[in-house]
Amino acid sequence: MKTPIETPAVDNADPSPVSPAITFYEADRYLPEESVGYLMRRILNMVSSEVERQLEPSGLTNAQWLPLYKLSIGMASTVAELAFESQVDAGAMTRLLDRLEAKGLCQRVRSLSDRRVVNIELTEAGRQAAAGIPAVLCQVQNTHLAGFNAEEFEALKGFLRRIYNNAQASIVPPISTGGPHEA
Amino acid sequence: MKTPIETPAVDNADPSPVSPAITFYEADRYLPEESVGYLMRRILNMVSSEVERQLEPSGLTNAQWLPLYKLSIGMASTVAELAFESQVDAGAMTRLLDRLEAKGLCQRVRSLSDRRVVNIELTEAGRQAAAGIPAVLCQVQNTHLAGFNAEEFEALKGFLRRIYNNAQASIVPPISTGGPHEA
DNA sequence: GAGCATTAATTGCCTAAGCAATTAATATTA
DNA sequence: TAATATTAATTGCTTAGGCAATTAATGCTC
Repeated sequence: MKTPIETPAVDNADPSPVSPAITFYEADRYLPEESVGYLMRRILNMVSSEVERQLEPSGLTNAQWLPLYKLSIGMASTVAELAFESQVDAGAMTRLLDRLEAKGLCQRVRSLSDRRVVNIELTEAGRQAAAGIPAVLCQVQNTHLAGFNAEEFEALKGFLRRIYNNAQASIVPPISTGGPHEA
Repeated sequence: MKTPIETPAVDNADPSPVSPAITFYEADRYLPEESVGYLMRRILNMVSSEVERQLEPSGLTNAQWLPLYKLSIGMASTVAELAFESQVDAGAMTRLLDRLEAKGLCQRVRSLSDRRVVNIELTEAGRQAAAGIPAVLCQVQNTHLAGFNAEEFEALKGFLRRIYNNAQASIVPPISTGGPHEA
């Protein structure tokens, strides 16, 4: 059924920015549970729930520790910044902050210089909760990397960075500066 | 204020099942964006949204393609089996199936032999949608592995499997056969 | 400076996952 | 067989994310 025309408008048919020399997976003999993606998903699920379990005393969920941490190290202070840093929609961040505020971990303060902006400030409880985050992240990751030596660790990070770069390269930019067509 | 008693019931203080010889991450110099966990999360997000984008014509979301695929290859046919195979709560699966059924991709059929059980059957549209899944998964993963040679690919999978095994080893079994106490 | 565009945050509507309780059917056991 | 336990699926409640409007404030431009 495969016509010689291969996927019209999308970037599928691109001559590829990084030439996929080897075809690792083929549709007719594909087993998801053996794939890299499947493994990574399983790992992340287990890591996430372990982090959440260890953070439970501080009342932080898996979605909440990252913005709280970013606040604590001064990497973000507004809703938009937190949303960007946490790779999350601004609407989702608004509601997440509602919950953090309800727990007494932070509070909203309208900016005086630009009254559209809401600055988020940690409470004392928020600072204390945030202080415990790095230790948990380190402990969990070290545990999961048990048995790795330094070279293997570096090799793994190198592989992941290459995949990450491939992923970024294959993204179709949503707002292309060149195309005046899409409304 | 830290008493010499270090974390009473949890496994934090365990002498560790797999001896973490090297400490890769330390709390006082931890940068999340350089960590393995962060990289994996970013990668999975991008991979997932790319898969969802390519599956869009068939109307399948990122949460839906796995159960539909499992159905199509006969690896699961009941709600419980689908939930288990998809690593998801049974309640979540019930509602996910509501949505798949609403899209006309599957239908519920009460089992005659055991009337508690609901068998899920693919419709013709469901079969067609499922048929396209492996190709998308393969294409996306191959693209993200562009530039890898066979040895690197195997090394990566080996690393991931080791992390996966570490994760499983560090899980506290929820229903321990030894404890007759929790109701 | 008035009108228009942009920006920040919020809100509504959807999909989605976890947990706990509930209901119905089947198994077990006394 | 009658009482009890277990199992399968569902439903309510919560957290959570994406997308599209909406509102309010600020910038830009004529």
